[in-house]
Amino acid sequence: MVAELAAGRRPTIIDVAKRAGVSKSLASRALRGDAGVSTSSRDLVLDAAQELGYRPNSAARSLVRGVSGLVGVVLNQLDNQHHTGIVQGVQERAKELNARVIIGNGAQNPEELQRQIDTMIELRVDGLVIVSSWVPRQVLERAGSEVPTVVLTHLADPPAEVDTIASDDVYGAQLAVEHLVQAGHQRIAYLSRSASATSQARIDGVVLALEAAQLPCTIVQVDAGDDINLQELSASGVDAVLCNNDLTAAEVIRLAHEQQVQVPGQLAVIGYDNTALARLLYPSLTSIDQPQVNMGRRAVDAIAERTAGRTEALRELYTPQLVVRSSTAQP
Amino acid sequence: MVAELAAGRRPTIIDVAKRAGVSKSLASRALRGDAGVSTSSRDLVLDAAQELGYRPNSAARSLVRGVSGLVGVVLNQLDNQHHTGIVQGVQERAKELNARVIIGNGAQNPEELQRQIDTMIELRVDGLVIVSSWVPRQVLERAGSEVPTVVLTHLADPPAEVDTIASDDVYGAQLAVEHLVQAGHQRIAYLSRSASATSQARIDGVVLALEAAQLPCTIVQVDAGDDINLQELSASGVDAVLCNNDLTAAEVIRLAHEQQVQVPGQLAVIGYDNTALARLLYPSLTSIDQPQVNMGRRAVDAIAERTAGRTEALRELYTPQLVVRSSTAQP
DNA sequence: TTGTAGGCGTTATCAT
DNA sequence: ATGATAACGCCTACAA
Repeated sequence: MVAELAAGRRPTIIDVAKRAGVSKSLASRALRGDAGVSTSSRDLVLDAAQELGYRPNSAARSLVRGVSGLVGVVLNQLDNQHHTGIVQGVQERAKELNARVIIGNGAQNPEELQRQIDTMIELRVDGLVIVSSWVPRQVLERAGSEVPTVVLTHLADPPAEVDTIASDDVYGAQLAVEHLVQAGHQRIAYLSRSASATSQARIDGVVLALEAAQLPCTIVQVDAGDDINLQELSASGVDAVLCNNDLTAAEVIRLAHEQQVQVPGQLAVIGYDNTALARLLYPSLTSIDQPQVNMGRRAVDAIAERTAGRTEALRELYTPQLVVRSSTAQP
Repeated sequence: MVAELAAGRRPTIIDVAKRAGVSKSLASRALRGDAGVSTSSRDLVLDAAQELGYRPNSAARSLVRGVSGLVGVVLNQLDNQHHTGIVQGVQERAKELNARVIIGNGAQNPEELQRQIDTMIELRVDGLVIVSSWVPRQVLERAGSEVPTVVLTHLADPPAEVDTIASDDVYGAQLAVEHLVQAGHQRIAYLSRSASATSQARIDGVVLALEAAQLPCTIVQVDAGDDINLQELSASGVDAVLCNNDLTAAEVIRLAHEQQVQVPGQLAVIGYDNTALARLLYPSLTSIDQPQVNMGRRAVDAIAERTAGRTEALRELYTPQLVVRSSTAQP
C-alpha cells in the first residue's frame, strides 16, 4: 500500500524522479523509453512511476512538444451507423499511426457542432475529421486554416482550406434508379428526410437517371417532425421509392407493413448507406453501399499528408455500389 | 486581409497583447471577460484577437488552472442507441454546467476501451463517464482513484472508488416476464447475445419471475458470430422470448418473418432498452425502457458532487418501465 | 549515462 | 486599471 497523495494532487514526473533518486530529465527519458538510459535507472524510474500511479499529463506534453497526438472527429449524429462506420475507420488507421481519437457529437444541432469543432481546435488536435454537411462554409475555412481538416460528406462547394473525401452521391442515386428502371418500375420517387447537400446531390442523380429513362420524377421531402404519407405516395401511382438513407427506408417498410402494401410487390424500396439496419429489416433492404471504413482510414492519411507538407486540397470521390436485397424485385 | 503567421505557428496571447499594445496579463483578463478591465483596452484586445484568429490553447490553460473543463465519456459501442441516449444526457447537463464533453469509443474491444480510459485520464478530464460493463475491476478502481468516475451499467460488485448509476436489470427482466405470463405464455425464453454483468442480472430477473410463476425457464446464449436458431427454439415449445436488447429482438423478428412464424401469435418478442429501433420494426417492439437521458444527466451531477467534496460512493438505481407494443399480445 | 536549465502558453499573485 | 513575474508539468538542447 502506497501513501496516498493529498487530494486532488496527482504525481508529476518530479515526484517520480525524486522517488527514483534521479533527475527529472532522466525520468522523462526512461518513461518514454528513450535510448541512452541505463537499465538500472530505467527500472528505478519505472518502478517509482508504477508505485506512485504516475500518469503523464498530456496538457504539459502537448504544450512543450507542439503536437497533441490527437485526432478529433466531429459528427452530427451519434446514432447514425454511416457516421459510426467512418469513425471505425478513423480509429483503425489512427491506431496504426499511433494517434488517439476523440469524438465530439454535434447532436444534430448546428450550434453544438460548432462548439465541438471549437473545442477540438482549442484542444490542439493534430487533425480534424468532420462528418457533417451542416457546418457553415466559414467555419470550415477557419478550421482548415488552423489545423489539417477533412470533411467526409458531400459539399456543394468545398473551401480550399479543407480536404474532402466523399462518395459519389449523384452516381449512387443513379445506380439505385437504374436498378429500379431495369426491374420495370415506371413511377419512381425519391423520399428524403434531410435537406443537406448530400441529399441534394442524390436528387440530382435521381433526376439524371429518370430523364435518361424518360420517366416522371417525384421528389418528396418530409421534415423531421412530420410523418411520411405512404398512401398519398401510392395514390399518385408510385411503385418504387429511393430513400435518403436506410433509416428512412425502414420507416417506409414499417408503414408498408401497417398498410398492407407488399414490398417489393407493390412498392420497391431502396435505402442508402447499407448499414447494419439493411440486413436487419424484413424484407431485407436493397441499399447503396459506401466504403465508410476506408473513407475513415483515408481521412487519417490525408491529415498525415497535410502534416507532412501537402498544400493542395485533396478531393477524393469514392464510387458507391448497389447491394441488392429483398426489398426490390429482381429484374 | 491580415498577414498570415508562419505556417504551423498559431498566435498566442502574447501576439494578441502585442498587437493590442497591452501586457499579456491584461490581454488574458480581457479575453476571459474578467472584471476590472477598461472598456477601451478590452476592445483593443478583442479586436486584436479577432484579427489574428486567436484561439486559447487549452493545454496551457489546463496546466495552470489544474482543471480542464472536460468531461470524458467512454463507451464500448458507438452504434448502440442505449449508449448514445446516455451520451445525450451527459451532453445536455454538461452544457448547463459549462463543461465540454469528449467521447472515446471502445469499439467493443476491451483493450481499446482501456486505451480510451487512459487517454481521458491523461487528458486530465475533470470527470469520467464509463458506459460499459466490460472494464476490468482493477481499471475502474484506478480510474476512480484518479478522477471522479461514474459507471453507467450494471456492475456485479462495483469498486468503492466509482459511482454507479444503473437501472434495475433484475426488475426490468421481471417486468417483461410477468407481462408475458399474464398474456398466457407458458414457455418463455431469454435470448442473449452478450455475456455481460448486465445480461446476467437480467437472467436473474427472468429466473425469479419464472420461478414465481412456476414456469420452466429457457436461457439461450448466442455468441457474436453465430446465428440465432429460431427453429430449435420453436421446436422446444417456446412461445415467447425476451431478448437482451432491441437489436437482438430485431434479429428474432426478421427470422420469424423469414420462417413464417407469426409475431406475436406464435411467438411473442420483447426487447430491452426501448431504443428508436423498437418503434421502427414491424411489428413494433415491446421493450423495457431505461431513462437513458436522465441517467446521463445524473452522471454529470455525480461528478460535480465528487468535485465538491463528496467521498462516499453513489449507488443509484433507476426503475425501468415496460413499454407495450405490437410484438406481444395484449393480455 | 546523467544533470542543468530554459521554455511551451496560460493564469494568478502581487505590486504599482 | 495595468504590468511584472512566478508557477503549471513536461521535453530537450546543452553540459558534464
